Amino acid sequence: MYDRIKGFRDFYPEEMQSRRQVMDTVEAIAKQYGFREIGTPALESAEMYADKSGEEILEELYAFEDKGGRSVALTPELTPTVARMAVAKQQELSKPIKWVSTRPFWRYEEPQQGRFREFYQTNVDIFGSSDPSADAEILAVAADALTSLGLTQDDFDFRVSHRDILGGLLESFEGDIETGAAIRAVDKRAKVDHDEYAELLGDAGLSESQIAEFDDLLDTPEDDLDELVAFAGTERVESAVENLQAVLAATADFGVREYCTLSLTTARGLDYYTGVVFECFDSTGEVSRAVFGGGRYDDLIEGFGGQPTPAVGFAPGYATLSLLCQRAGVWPEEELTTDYYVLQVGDTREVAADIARELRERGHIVESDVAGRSFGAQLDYADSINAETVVIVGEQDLEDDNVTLKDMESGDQVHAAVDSFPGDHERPTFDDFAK
RNA sequence: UCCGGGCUGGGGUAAUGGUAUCCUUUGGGCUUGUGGUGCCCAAGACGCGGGUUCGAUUCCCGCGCCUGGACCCA
Repeated sequence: MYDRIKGFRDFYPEEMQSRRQVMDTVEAIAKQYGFREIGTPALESAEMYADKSGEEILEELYAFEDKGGRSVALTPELTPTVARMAVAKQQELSKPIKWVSTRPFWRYEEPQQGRFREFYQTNVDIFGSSDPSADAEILAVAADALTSLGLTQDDFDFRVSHRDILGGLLESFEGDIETGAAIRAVDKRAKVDHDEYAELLGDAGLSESQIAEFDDLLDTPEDDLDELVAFAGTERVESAVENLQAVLAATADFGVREYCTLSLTTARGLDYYTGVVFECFDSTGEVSRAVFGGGRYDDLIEGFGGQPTPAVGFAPGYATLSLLCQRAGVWPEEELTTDYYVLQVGDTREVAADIARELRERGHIVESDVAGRSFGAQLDYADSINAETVVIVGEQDLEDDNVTLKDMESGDQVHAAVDSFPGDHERPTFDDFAK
């Protein structure tokens, strides 16, 4: 017996079926918006991550030297890869570039709730548009994906913020302030107690009165965003506020405004975000962390050696998304489904195989005996795979040119002429042959 | 990397310083023709290593894994 590697998971058929359904739903929505699926490598140059996030990041990666002496890493996220891909073909790709991808990622971290060393994400990104419609479309895809999973406004909430508003406000304060540290402090506001939060802001260079003032500003309601402009008096804050308002207005046109709440205290930890950022939260707060997040990262492509290219995207991870769905009671049943089990009694394989083939041609899930089992054992098995209908192909029935249809839920049975089964029926059941 | 809780057949449990209970599960059978209720047979466990002891699943130590949290969340 070998053990599973820590932080990695096996998915058996029942659970996998539910996961597949959820991932397909999310991807289908993105594809309806014209996001095109891409395929990407599991390994990238370790340097790509070190350059973007610093050498320390390698500690949290599966990074190693391959047999050719290259320093490589299992991809911990998709953004650098898609940035690389966009840069490589920036001339020939028509803009905006809209890509979607679902696949595993790996990080060498301590597993905990909603976090594993191997995890699956769907990345949805738009490159080449700085228009607020692009930001809003990302929010719309995210909202549509969640609602098509059966989630409602009562289940989740997109907390929308803007990096430039935070940065711009901080910039307008007197003194030597570390913007990055201050933004990270804001990101922690809901998580730590107030004193600790104030201390973090203090460390970032804000005075006590500035901390109070800044904190007040973060609570500015949506209708009073102009007050922020007046406070800062800078063009940066003014255009950031305008941009945020334009994005929110666009989400209204796209029919997803109701899922978005202004929340200036939402910052996202990442340094590379530049404009609108948002995080999806479980409305009840039972999922203790953000379910997923996204935002605008206009400078990243240029940082990867490309021409300046605006970008916005989001990336739901299925570990937290499944927690949200389960909490809301919309996680798909983890139960196998089978349309037909074709049961053989005696030497009836040929007829049974014919019937099974015809049913499969109609698109159904059909199983038959491949283990030489007895009648009872076959019925047992049919029950265990939740077969809806069992087609009994037995020597006795065949003498009268019949097969028997058994509805597994009720146990009712009816004869059907073997010549007319499945015949013209697309999905024949007990009811179609019962008088 | 750090902190807390945990670890007995595949799953859930019981007891115990002298190798383990019950339920469930899995496979087979109860005239190769009736499952989801029965019966019979079979399979299957003390996470790993060390220590104490005549003897450790039990007590002690270390490690591993699971779980929750911190850090981090790119």
